[in-house]
Amino acid sequence: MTRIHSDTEEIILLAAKEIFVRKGFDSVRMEEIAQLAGVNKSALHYYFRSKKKLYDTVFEAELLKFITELDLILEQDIHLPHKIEEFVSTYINFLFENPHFPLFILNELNNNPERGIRIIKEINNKYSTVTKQIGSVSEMLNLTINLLSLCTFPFICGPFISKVLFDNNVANYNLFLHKRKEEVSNLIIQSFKTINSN
Amino acid sequence: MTRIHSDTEEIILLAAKEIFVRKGFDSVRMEEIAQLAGVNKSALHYYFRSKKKLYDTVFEAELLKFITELDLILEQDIHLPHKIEEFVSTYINFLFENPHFPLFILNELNNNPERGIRIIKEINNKYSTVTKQIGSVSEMLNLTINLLSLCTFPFICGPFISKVLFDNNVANYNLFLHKRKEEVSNLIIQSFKTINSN
DNA sequence: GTCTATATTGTGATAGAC
DNA sequence: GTCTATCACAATATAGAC
Repeated sequence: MTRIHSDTEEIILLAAKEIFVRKGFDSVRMEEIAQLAGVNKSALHYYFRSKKKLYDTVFEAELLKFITELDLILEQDIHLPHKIEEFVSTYINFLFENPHFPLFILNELNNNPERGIRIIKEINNKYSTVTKQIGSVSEMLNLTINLLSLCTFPFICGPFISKVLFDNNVANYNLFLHKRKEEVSNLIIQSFKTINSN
Repeated sequence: MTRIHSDTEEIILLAAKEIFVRKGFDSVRMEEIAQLAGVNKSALHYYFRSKKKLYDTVFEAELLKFITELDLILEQDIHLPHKIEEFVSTYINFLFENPHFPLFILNELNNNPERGIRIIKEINNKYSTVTKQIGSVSEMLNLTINLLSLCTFPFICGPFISKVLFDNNVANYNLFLHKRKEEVSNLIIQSFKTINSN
C-alpha cells in the first residue's frame, strides 16, 4: 500500500478514486480530477508524476482493500451455510456503497490481467478454508462462481435493470436487491446441500 | 438497422466491431480500425464522418442483434424448464463466440443508459411469455436476473478466473464452463420448482 | 472513392515565477 | 508547494490532388 505524505495528496487520491472507478482510465481528464479535488492540475503531476501512476496507485489500493475484505469473511471459522449468508449480506452491502466498483475492476482485469492477478494471489490462498469445508475443488469453484455471479451482476446491470424492469424506480430496485439477499443465500445453500447429499 | 451501401463500408464495420467490442470507445484509435480493415484512415471518415458515428452504428447494430436473439428463445412456445435449458445452452454458446460482448454492452449502458434502453424496449416486451409461464412478476425478475447472472458473469471474469483458479489453463476453464450449463439449468429450475410448490 | 498532406483540437506534461 | 503559461504530441478530422 502506498504511503500518504500530505493532506493534498490524500485529497487528490480520493477525487481520483471517485472518478477513475466510475469512468476507467482513458475517458478521464486530469483537469476533471483536479477540479473535484479543488486543486490545480499541476498538483496532480507534482504528487504523482503522471496520469498512469495516479491511476495505478488508485487501482492497487482499491483492489487490495476489496480482496482483503472478502477474504476476511471467507476465512472465518464458522459453518458454511452461515458463512455464505454472512458473505452475501456483507458483499451486497459493500456493493450498495460502491456500485461502480465491479465494472472498474473487471475492465482493468480485462485490459491488463497480470497485475490484478498478482495482487489477488498475494492475499488469497485459493479459498483454502472454504475448499476444506466443501471437500471438493470442483464444487468449490462452482459455488464461488455462483456466489459472485448472483451478487455482483445485478449491480453491474443496475442502471439497465432499474430503468427497463423497474420503470426507472431506483428505490424499488434497491429494495428488491436487499430482499434478494435471502433468495441468493438460499439458492446457494440449497445447491450445496444437493451436492453433499450425493 | 443501418443499411450498408458498399463492400468497403461493410469491411470497415466488421473491423470497427471487432475493435470497439474489445476495447470500448476512448482507447481505440481510428488508425487501428483502418489497419485491421486494410483501408486508409480517411475512408473511415468518408463513410462514417466521425469516430462517434462509427461507434454508434456498431453499438446499435450489435445490441439489436443480441437482444433479438435472446428474445427469440424466450418467446418460444415450449415449457419453462425446457425453455430454460434452451436459453442457457444457446446463450453460453453465444458467449463462447463473443466473450467480450457483455462487458462492451455493460460499459455502454453504464456510460449512456438511455440509448441502450430505448433499443431494448423496442424489441423486448418485458418477457411477456415467460412472465405468464411463471405467474408472478417478482419471481420472473429473480429468475431473469439469476439466469443472466449465472451465465454472463463467468465470461466477464474469464481472464481472471482462468488465470487465478485454473492456473492459466484456458482449455480447462472452457471445459468447466461447458459442463456448467447443466449445473446452471438445474439450479434455476430447482429454484423455480421451490417457488411453485409454495 | 481513395490517397497524401495538413489543419485542428484536446490533453498530458513541464518550466519557471512566486 | 502552488500557480500561470506553455510545450509537445497524439489523434480526429478535413482539403484537395488524383
